[in-house]
Amino acid sequence: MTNNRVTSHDVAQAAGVSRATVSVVLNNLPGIAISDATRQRVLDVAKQLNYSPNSAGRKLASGKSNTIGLVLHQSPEQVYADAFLTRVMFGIEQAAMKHGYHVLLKQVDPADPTGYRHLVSENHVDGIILSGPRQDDPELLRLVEEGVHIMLLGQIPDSTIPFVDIDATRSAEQAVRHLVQLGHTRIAIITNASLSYTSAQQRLIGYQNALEQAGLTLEPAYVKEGNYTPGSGLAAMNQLLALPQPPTAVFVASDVVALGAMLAVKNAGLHIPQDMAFVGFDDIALAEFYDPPLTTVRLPGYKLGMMACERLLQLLKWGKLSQPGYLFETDLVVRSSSVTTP
Amino acid sequence: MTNNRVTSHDVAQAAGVSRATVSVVLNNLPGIAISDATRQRVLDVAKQLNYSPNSAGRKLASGKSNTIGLVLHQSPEQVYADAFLTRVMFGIEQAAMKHGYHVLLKQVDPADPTGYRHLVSENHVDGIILSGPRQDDPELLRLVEEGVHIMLLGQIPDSTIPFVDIDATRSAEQAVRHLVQLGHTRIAIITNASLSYTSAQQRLIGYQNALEQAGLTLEPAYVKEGNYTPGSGLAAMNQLLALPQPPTAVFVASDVVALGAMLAVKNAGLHIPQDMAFVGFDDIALAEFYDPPLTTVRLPGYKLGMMACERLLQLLKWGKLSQPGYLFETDLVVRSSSVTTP
DNA sequence: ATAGTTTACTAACACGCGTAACTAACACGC
DNA sequence: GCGTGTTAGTTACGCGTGTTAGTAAACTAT
Repeated sequence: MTNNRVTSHDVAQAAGVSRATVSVVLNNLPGIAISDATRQRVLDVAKQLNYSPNSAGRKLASGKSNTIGLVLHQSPEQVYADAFLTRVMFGIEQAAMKHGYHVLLKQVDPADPTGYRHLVSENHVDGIILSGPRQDDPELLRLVEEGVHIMLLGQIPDSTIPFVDIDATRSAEQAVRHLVQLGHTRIAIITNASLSYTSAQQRLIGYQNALEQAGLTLEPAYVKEGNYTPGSGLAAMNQLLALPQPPTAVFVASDVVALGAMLAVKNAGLHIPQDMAFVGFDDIALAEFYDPPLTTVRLPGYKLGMMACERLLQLLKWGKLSQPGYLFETDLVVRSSSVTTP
Repeated sequence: MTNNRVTSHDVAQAAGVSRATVSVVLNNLPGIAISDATRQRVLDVAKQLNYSPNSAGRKLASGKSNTIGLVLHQSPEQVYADAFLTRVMFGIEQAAMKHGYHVLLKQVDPADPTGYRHLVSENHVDGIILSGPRQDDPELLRLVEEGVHIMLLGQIPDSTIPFVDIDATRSAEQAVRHLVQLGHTRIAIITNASLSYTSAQQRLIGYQNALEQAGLTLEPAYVKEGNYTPGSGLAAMNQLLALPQPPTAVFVASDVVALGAMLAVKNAGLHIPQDMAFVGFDDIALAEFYDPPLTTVRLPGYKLGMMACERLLQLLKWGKLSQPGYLFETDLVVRSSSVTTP
């Protein structure tokens, strides 16, 4: 490794000023007068020498790391299936870069909670974006109590921790209402994940709301749990098909799970949407190109990531947010898995 | 933010020793004798006070950041479609964590090369894993010349930069050979990306090799380019179907693109694999659950990521690697898109 | 008993930067 | 001539850690 790194001392020497002056100029420190001439000279020399301040030195002196931690608190399977998360990450990265922040990635398997505490105790990051928060996460609560700045991707019920999320309940409600409006009365749901996940709960509630609004009664046998995988959708759908009175439409709260469920229907020799209508959730890239193309709820992943980051940075700057949470609206994209094309 | 951070000074005071002793004990510095009694006392106190060394201070003193940069040098579309990358990232993260390293994420849009140079010039990272290297990347060459430690995910032809990759050529060869063995003589290819990408070139070469070995001549009209999206597969397949003499089998060098191509075949009223056989590449989660399930090449994404990280850390430690590159073998997963199920 | 060696630690500097406190020169009003 | 500002910087300290050189005591060896 080249060891001739340029320091502010080098710049000072080359510009014929003190090191402090360099620091003042480059950080635009107000309250200290520097003539335009020297100011420009310092800037020129810095550029010419290709100076960039050492992050460690800066961090040590200022106490700020200019880095946020992105903690992925979900199992690998969950993430693999989830192209959504990639979008979110890109949004976060873009927003962070815009403000001169870096993003430190940290995966934490929920099954093996070695924790992410040290990220902040080592002063590696100024704040944390936590994806996949669980309400039974003791570490999270402790960190919040200690005053660590955290932004959740997703929600924890009955908590005041700031978050950014999609309005999952309303989105699910909208999706199921679409099926109701098509005349379906026997509508099942396959959740995206175990109901211990808030996101799964919310989507189920949206389903319930839509049924209630339509005057339909909830049939417990029509509620099945998925677990992020196509295989779980396949299995759940087979159970639904085996019912004495199978549904005529299914809301699957995850596209990936939905594709598995649709395969089950095809395997049974039935047709989509004539025999079984489908609405998914996520709008993954393949939804549009499945056979038949999948009606689904499009999530603004990129925007969600950007907003999460922007809000965390606001929190870091001002210590407070005007409102704790922010919910994104979603769009229902209607394709031929729910309506027969003309 | 709580400001009562514990420093090594606090630990020293509480243990009744000097700060230097604390540092020596916690870092297991050899060559300096510390009695077992004090050694244990320091360790106990450190644990009790929940001490964790400030990363900035450590970084400044040692010159090592214990952080590697993961630079994603590819367009968002490319990544969105690519669940493979998520696996790789997880592998990298796991390996890094195992060795006490952190991973800094940095997305660089190839179209807007603001660069990732500052990552290392600011001394933020000790080394870089670069995903999606392009041979026309001037910044990459400059960094390598400056002695920055870089590990490529993928290859650059005729270069000595260390890399980890899958053996794409042999994998593609294997995939096409499978089609040959099924008796196909008119075999087309749809690439995963523009041929300016090395990965696309390699897969094309594998295709050519397999044809040559089988004594088949390459038909230029049978070579089409995809661009990571299902839509590109759909379009390419439509062109192939419109040929006077369409192929009877297609090797699509990306599962996502393949699913689009298969949709085109279905739209044309043809059957898979009777009228058109398919082999994909990647083994995405959905490949197994498509209709029909897609024969494809399974890539060891997680292992690839781990290996990339391990090798970079070796490079950081010893400055040299025994061999510059490492290639992973792949598995062909045969499903019913290429062979009719009995 | 004394010189030499080992043991157990500490003092002190360096890393690169931010910034509060200080200085030195000069201008101005009276 | 003198106090009061203003301008244009500089000095000096602190951030928390790693590490080398050094020291004081205890323990040999003769």
